[in-house]
Amino acid sequence: MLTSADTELIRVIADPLRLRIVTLLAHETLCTTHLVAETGARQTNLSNHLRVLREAGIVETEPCGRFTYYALKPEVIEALAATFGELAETARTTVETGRKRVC
Amino acid sequence: MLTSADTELIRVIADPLRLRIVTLLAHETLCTTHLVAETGARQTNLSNHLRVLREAGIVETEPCGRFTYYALKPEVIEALAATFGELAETARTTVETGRKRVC
DNA sequence: GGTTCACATCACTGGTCGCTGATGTGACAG
DNA sequence: CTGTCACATCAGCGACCAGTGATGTGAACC
Repeated sequence: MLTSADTELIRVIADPLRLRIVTLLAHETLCTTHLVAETGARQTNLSNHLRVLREAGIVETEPCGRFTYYALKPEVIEALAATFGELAETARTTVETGRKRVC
Repeated sequence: MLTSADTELIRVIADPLRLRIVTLLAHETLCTTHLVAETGARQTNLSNHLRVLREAGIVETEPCGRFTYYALKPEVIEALAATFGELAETARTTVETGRKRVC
């Protein structure tokens, strides 16, 4: 079942730049410098978005000297995929059985 | 692969009231009156949100006399679930193989 | 035709959010 | 220890958005 917590999680991902970051991190663990180079966004802006992703528990950080590596947490995305999967399945059976509330 | 179109789709769902509507419609096809009763939101507000969902192609309408039935389109949610599934799988292998770009 | 009901659209506004420049901090190099 | 680099934080401003009341529309009932 979807909760309000899921809303917040989805809201965090539902941003062009953040989705871009998430996609990049899904393929490769990167540090901020790389993300600046890849996205072309300002460092401050990226730092703000990374903060949001961190606080939402979507990514985790690993300091390495002056650098900070950002890694995507697969279980969060997996949980999201599962949630939407269940929702899709429910919707599918609703449509196929023509479940409808009368007015 | 995630595109900017997906961003818009996710953004539309990433709203408390709209996610509530989507969840309700996943279980049962309803018309606006039911949604007003279920959510407690104003009719105008709901109509606005339903418009957004309709324009995003997430729901479809079926007029029935004075009433308008709203039904969730399962294929949209399925596509979303599949997209996140692929993303999660990519992230999983990235973490397990320790794929990381050097600074 | 007039009324009521279900629903959509419009126009406005208050609050919020995103981007930015400035600045702080901690780590390495020399 | 001084400068530089990587990154975080802060404060402020402008743009956008969400909710609302007013209003439009079209269908049913009398």
